[in-house]
Amino acid sequence: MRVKEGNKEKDILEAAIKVFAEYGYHVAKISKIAEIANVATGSVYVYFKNKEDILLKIFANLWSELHKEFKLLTINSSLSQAEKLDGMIDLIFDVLTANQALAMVVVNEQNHLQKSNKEGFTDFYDKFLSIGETIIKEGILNKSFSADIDIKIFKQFVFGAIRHLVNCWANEPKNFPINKIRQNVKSIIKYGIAK
Amino acid sequence: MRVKEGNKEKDILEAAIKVFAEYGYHVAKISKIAEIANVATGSVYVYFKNKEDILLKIFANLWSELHKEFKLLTINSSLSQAEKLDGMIDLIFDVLTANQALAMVVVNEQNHLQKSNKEGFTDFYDKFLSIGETIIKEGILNKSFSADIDIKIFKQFVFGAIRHLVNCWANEPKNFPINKIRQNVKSIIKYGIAK
DNA sequence: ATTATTTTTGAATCATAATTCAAAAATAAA
DNA sequence: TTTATTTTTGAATTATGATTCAAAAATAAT
Repeated sequence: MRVKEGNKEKDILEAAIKVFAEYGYHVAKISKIAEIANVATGSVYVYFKNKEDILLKIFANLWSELHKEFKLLTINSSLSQAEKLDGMIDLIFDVLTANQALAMVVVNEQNHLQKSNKEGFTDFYDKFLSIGETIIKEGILNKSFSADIDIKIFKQFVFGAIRHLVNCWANEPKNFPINKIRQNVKSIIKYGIAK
Repeated sequence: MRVKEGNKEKDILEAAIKVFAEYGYHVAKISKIAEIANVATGSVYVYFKNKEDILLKIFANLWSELHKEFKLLTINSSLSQAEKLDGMIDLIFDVLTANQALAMVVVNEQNHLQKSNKEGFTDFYDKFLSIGETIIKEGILNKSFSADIDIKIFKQFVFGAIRHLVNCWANEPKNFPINKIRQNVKSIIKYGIAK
């Protein structure tokens, strides 16, 4: 018998994140991913069904991690809704900014997967967004958030703004310092730009 | 001599917008674009250098139109900065929602072009964003906008939120009525979610 | 009508890269 | 060691679709 050496699946996944980030999903080549992972091209197909399967697993890992942490946040009843909203934003920033390449992939390839609409993917994504929804609803109920805001729209508003800003940071970290982004996002969401 | 019949360049451009919107730039086939435009595959190459050139022209047309209108808005000195900001948002919504397919292309393929970084493209895009910047700066100067906001971040914040919401609308117009989006966006930007 | 010129065509070419698979290498068990 | 089994390899296959180009069609001029 022979036993698998190292953790090639993990190596390939990490390489894929880098390569997808640099070239974008469609331009990224399997051979390049294999090269970065220090693995033969053929090995990629031992661990993954095909190219799309790799992207799918990248997202599944991310959503599942975020979802787990969000769950913890929501059940912490000592926090106000505003604090929970801040906490959610912090979590997203923490996870995405811990890995610049992952951030770029998430931000840019989301749409591709939504189109091909694989199971497994939308599952996590939907759960993830619905937790945000719960927080806003509670906030409106106890009058700490304005009732004029449409929850579905607000949710996507925040998601879109963060998505785009994280992309700005990933492309030009110097011009878009992440902590400044984080602080501005929280402030604009809470108070807007009016003085 | 023979003269060109109809306006094939326009037909191809319009077909390309539809096809890019439906499949995404990379999955879209030139042969499909030709089919929708009622033109032979080869004709596409009479009017455009290659596939990317088509995408480039789609964006160039859009930015140039928006830029023109924005210019008018900024020099209208009878408007307050808050009104100008509202006006900008309205213009973006007007242009994008007039053509659902165009909206999807703009929202999803922006990144692709920014990577290949063709001249002509970034030119318009930069001018476009810098007008927004001017409005915000004036607003801060005359104390109608908060000075705590970083202009560069705010600009991208708004752009990202709108970009994502327009995509939501283009995908599910029923669930994301455009006027509701427009009104919510303006309100969140001005006052935030706090009550 | 005939000719000259331009536009249009779409099948053939070419390039690229995803995927496969038979052979080689590595390890464990005997 | 030798054998059996599993992992790894990477060149060959295959699929796809962008791009080309020689021929056909259309029109204007003569």
